[in-house]
Amino acid sequence: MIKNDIVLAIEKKTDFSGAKSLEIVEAILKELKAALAQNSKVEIRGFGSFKVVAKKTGYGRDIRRQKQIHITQGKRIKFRCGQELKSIAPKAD
Amino acid sequence: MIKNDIVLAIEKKTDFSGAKSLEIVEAILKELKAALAQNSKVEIRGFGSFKVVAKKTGYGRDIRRQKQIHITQGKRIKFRCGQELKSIAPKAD
DNA sequence: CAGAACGATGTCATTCTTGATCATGGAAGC
DNA sequence: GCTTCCATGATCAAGAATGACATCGTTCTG
Repeated sequence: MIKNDIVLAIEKKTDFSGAKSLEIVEAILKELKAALAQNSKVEIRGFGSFKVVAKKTGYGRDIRRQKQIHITQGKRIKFRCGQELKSIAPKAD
Repeated sequence: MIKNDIVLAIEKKTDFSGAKSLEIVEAILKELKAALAQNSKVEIRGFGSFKVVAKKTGYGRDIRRQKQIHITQGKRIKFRCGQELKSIAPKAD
């Protein structure tokens, strides 16, 4: 599924045009990004929650040179799925 | 940020009522859950991608009993943030 | 179509994972 | 709008799994 699929889904659910659906999706994404940018945790009950955590993984690895790279800066956005999302994932392949 | 914040954001961006905005948000969430339920990978360029991976961590740990718990069933929904999301998270707090 | 982001690989360190419980807060009901 | 209900979060511990950088190919986006 890509962004366009979500847009199409909104089109089907509502009676909006594809353009309008698209701007709605982008608006939501913008809101999410803005929220995460200010270190806010995004929590949607029944779906999941995004949380920005400081990345302490101060060790990268350059496979081409087999050398370690020191990294300490950066953050990571963790997404934890809620109970309803745990319910899905039917067959473990 | 909670679900209501997203709903309010749609209200501001569009001219829909809060109820309509809410159903749009829920429709999107439903689509995402449905996509993940069928093992589909959800990829949103510039935001991030959800991927359903089989959980191989067949060992949990009950600290209260100091005993290992065998788990093999289950899946996990991994979210990897895209480049635009990496750009955010300004100060590492 | 063109451009740019995304995925995977490899090694090693770091983080995550499960599980149950208490408290907090999101969500829904009145 | 306020209150209630129930999901969510943190924790401890040990083991397993993932992440990160760099590059190329592929796919998504406009």
